[in-house]
Amino acid sequence: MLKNAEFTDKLRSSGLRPTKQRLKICEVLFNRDNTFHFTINDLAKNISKVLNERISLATVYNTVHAFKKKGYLKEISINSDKSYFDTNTTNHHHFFDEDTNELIDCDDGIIETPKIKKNISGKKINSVEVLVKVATDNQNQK
Amino acid sequence: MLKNAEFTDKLRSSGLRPTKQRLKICEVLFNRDNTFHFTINDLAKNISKVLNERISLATVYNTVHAFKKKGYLKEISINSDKSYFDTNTTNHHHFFDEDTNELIDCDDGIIETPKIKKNISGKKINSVEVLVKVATDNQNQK
DNA sequence: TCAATAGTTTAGAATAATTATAATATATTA
DNA sequence: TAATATATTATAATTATTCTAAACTATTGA
Repeated sequence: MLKNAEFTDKLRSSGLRPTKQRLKICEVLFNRDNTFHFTINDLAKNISKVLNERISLATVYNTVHAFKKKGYLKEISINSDKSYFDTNTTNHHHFFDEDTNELIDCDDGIIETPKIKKNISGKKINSVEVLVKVATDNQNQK
Repeated sequence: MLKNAEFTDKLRSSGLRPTKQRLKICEVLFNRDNTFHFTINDLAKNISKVLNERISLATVYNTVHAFKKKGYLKEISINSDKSYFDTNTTNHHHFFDEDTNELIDCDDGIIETPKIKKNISGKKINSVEVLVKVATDNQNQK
């Protein structure tokens, strides 16, 4: 359980002012055992539920994007209608459960990161990620 | 170059009425050599340019979704702000050029489809796809 | 310590993408 | 060809996100 002081330092050291709102958002995002996959709306709801306090939606957007830019969050696009963020910023793979729209981190070793035998010329590979879409067997699949 | 009659048959055989609009959209989508990656807006613009005729945007949406449901198109989510569709409906991998926002099909053999060593229990794997994000070397990467 | 300033937050407006509505038109069926 | 089922359309509604500009807060340094 990280303390405010630690978040304060972390924010300041990355050039972000440690405001009340940002610290609260840190609490919600990073004071947890597991990876958190969320949409901005999820997060906003979570904040008002857990902290019993309202933070302007615009601020939640600003903060999430600031955190993403600093590398504390990662954005993941599975389907067009929702943008997910992930507190696990390491290069990793995902399962996406099409029944529940749930995004699940792949544990190390479950999927080997594939080798890219030929890259686009003049470009650098920034990431290689695998997305495995699953659903219950009887479901009509996309 | 497929002819109208062929599209007509194909549509009818999948339970879609071969309307004027759908046939025109088929022409634009499927009468080409290469895979076509597009957003719905791209497609709408393409139609009015190539065919010199306007199809209501709602119809373009309806049609694209109908085609997707029938498996003639595939939806691809790379980043949250845009939803791409792909006329290549086979299981395949992509490069995404972060400089130009261009989506590029991976030729067979460039990337081996990774093995999934352990699946979510009770679920069936519907797809396994790799996305390789690239950018020019000097670019600041995400 | 306090004023100046730079950076943040906020509500609400603006925008953009997509979906819904309901009237009109078209294709299919019998 | 009439009855019906399905599609198309313009427009309205919705939703997610970004913009704006005013009010507020943190930082700096005199």
